[in-house]
Amino acid sequence: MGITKTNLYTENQNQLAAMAKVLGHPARLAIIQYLLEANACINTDLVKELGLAQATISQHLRELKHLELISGTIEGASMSYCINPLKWEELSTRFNELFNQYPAINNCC
Amino acid sequence: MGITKTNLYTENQNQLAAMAKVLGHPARLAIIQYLLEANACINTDLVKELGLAQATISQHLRELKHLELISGTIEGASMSYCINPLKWEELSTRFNELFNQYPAINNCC
DNA sequence: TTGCAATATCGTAATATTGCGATGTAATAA
DNA sequence: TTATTACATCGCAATATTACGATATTGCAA
Repeated sequence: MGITKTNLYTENQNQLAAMAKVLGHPARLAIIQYLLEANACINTDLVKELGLAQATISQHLRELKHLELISGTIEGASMSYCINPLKWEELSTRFNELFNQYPAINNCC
Repeated sequence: MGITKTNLYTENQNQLAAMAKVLGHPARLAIIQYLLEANACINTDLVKELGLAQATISQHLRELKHLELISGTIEGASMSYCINPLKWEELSTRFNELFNQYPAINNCC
C-alpha cells in the first residue's frame, strides 16, 4: 500500500509525525543546523556546503518551507532563508510535551 | 536514486535523523504514547487499539525495537513491550540539544 | 538587449516505506 | 494430541522519498 492511514490517529499524532518526518533526513538537519549556526539569513551556499545537487537542496528547502519551519525572502536574484522562530518554538514545545509524558515512576519491565 | 547520501553528513546528523524518522509516523507515535500512558508493559492489544493489521503493528514495533527505543520481553505466549528509559532520555537530550541551538539573539530576516 | 547567476520546478530513475494476507513458530489450553 | 492464541516474518502491491539533469524564470550587470 504505502499510504499512511491518517484517519486512525489523533490530530496531534499526525502533526507531530509530520514534524518529525521533516527532521528525519540528515540533509534537512544539516540545512537547519547551518541556518542556526549562521544566525543570519543564508541563501544557497548550501549547495556548496552540503555537496548535493541544487535541485535536491531546493526540494529539501521546499519541505522545510511547507511546514513553515523556515521562511524565505527574495534578496535580489537570490533567496534568503531563515528559521521561523515561532515554528521552531512550537516544535520544541510539542516534542517536549511528548518527552515529558514519560512517567517519573516507571512500573515497566 | 532514492538513497540517502549518508556520508555527506555528520554522525550526529545521521543518528538524529534516524531517531526523528522513527518518530515520523503517526502509528509509531501512537504506539509510543500508548506505552507511555499505560506506564506498564503492554503486549499487542495495540492491534485492537490502533486498527491496523497485526503484521503492520509488528513491523512498526520492530523499527522501534531496532533503535532500542522500546524493548520486548517474552511473557508466555505473548510479548511485553515497554519504553527503554535510557534511550528515551537520550532522545530527549539530543533533540533538546538541537532545539537549544536556536540563538537568543536573532539577527535573521 | 544580451548574458549570467540564483532558484524553482518538471520528469524520471532508483530505492524506501506502508500495509496486509498468508504462513511459520512457540506457548498454552482443552 | 489438537486447537488456539500471540507473535514474527515473508512476499507482494501501492505509494512515497531521494536525487539529479534539464529546463524555465527572474533579477542584475554589461
